[in-house]
Amino acid sequence: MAHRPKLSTVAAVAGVSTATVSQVLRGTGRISVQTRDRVLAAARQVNYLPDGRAAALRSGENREIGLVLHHLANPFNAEVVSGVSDRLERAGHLVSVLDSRDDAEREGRNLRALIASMRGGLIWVPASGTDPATLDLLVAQRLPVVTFLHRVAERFDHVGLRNAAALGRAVDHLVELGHRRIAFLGGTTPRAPRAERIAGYAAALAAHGLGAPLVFPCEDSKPGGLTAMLKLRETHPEVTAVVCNGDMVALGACLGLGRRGERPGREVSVIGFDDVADAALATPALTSLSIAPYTLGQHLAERLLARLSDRDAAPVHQELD
Amino acid sequence: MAHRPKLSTVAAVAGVSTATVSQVLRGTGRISVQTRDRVLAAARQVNYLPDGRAAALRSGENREIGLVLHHLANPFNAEVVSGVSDRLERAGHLVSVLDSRDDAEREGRNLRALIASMRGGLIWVPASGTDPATLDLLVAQRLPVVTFLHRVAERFDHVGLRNAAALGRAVDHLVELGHRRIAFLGGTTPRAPRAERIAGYAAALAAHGLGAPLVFPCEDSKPGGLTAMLKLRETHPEVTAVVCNGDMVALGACLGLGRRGERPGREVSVIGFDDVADAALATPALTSLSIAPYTLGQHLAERLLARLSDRDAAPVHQELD
DNA sequence: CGGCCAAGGTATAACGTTGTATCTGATGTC
DNA sequence: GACATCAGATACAACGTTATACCTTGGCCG
Repeated sequence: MAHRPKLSTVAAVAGVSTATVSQVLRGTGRISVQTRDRVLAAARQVNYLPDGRAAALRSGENREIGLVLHHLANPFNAEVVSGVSDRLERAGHLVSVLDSRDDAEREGRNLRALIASMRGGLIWVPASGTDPATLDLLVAQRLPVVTFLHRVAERFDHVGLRNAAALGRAVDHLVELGHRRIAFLGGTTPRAPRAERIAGYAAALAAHGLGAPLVFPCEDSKPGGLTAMLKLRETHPEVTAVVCNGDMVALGACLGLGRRGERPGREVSVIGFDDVADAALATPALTSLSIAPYTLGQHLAERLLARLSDRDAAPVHQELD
Repeated sequence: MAHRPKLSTVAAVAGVSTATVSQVLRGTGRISVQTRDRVLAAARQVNYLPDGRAAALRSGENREIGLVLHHLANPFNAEVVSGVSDRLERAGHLVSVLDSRDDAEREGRNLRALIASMRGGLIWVPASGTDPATLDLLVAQRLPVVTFLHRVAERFDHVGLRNAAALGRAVDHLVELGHRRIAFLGGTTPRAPRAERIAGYAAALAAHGLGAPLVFPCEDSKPGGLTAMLKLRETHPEVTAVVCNGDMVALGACLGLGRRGERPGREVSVIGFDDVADAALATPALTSLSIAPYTLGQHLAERLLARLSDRDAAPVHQELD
């Protein structure tokens, strides 16, 4: 046997027709126990596994879900992926993950490839400069899409975070602790989530009568946060607290303080975002706005499942705290 | 148009046969410039994208690669994924990532699903207790497979790390610095890579006449490393250096020292493994055995490409430093 | 002017599966 | 014993592509 076993291989071994084999394996139709057992034995003997794409082509079903995100290396996202996969696998789907690494071109390639390989649905964290033509494609293919974090089109389902409100609460908390000069650290792109966070931050400052917002853009990573914090201490020593665009930045900022011989919570208070698992391990523990990424992933999955079961429902936009 | 556009849709719009459309889109056969342009225009107009599985079914080609790994949340692995994808995408393949989260059952499900959806090849970091039946399946489907880190079968291509040698070097380094009591931190499972590392560690100890190895098993994560280090300081205060099973453990160990008011490099020297990006950011910088994960990923991709271009070559086993 | 040859296009049969319609006996009923 | 019934199996046509063999033309040459 030089080739991959197929339905006809099993049929030949069991001495029945391919139709019978198919019915046995799918559990449909009427087959006697004897032939059923013969077929199953034959299938096991040749290690048969069906060719999913032929099956999908014929039956029109599609159990493959694509998950495209902008930055896989961020542990927050990895957790989201876990949540999504667990839920969707439980529903009998296969989730495959693509990382566009915040590159619109790569993202376009990924999405096109996903459509071409006929995924049944898509969960998507859009990158910064998503190509509008790509959107048209998605629409034309009538692919069920759930966007996450960054809303790019009204007609797709969307799950977002209440960024503004969350940042407001963070600032409130710091003000309660007596801080007056509070900076915002992180982000470079003009993407919606960051803009919302900054807006919430600025609004809360205004509500407390604390003057102009102070935004330090930097890459959303530990090195980014580290450098930004060093610069902040140089240029604005009066700042006693920072809120960060993500836990990566926050952890970087803490490292930056450490490098200056200072400690988070003493010279400068640091508040993170996203609740990456090791935030709690920093010493002292990093205050973080808790967003459980795993649960979030499950929410995303639920949304997609709902869409799959009713493709004509109106788009649902959901905001989580 | 209520449905996804197909070849016949384009053909109807352009007023030609489906065969012609296919030839135009694939660039094969002989077609006049006029019809070619008409077809291309029609395709763009209806936002046509081919159904890859029908195409693959007919042509026998397969440009989809599966990447199954045991732990996606580890940034080291995320970097490897980047390297693999970049190289394979450049070669015109689509890489989709599945995370088995070190669960043999989930891994089996993932692999079965991948075969069913007819991936053209597989890069695989096996989990701890891989089911032997799964191996038979892979073999029976004649799927090109490259295993990574953990070798499970002679007949698959494999890329590994010279774990023993690397750990030996780490111990040598510490001995040169004057350390006499050196412990090994990390890992719980009896997987091959860890066993090799421990062997290398023990051998180097013996070579320097430094007595019995001291192995502290723990989960390969920051919390794991943290707890293990705390326990180590309790029970074996004489230890002045540790080598770790991974940078996650190493970073955790450093945090553990920090929590005791001690500092890595002062009370206890810590050496990591894997070179996760933020290892360099710890203060003081964590000494780490440098393994460039991105490059490693590219190596993996090359190996698979080689296998794809010659499916009958003898299995290649490769060990990298 | 008949025959031939490209160039340009199309009809058709696959690829491996599944859903439906159909066939074949055996059994039961009157 | 004729006929309906039904379980159990099969034949066949799709699904959307692609590769191949096959038609049409029109132009060119002898």
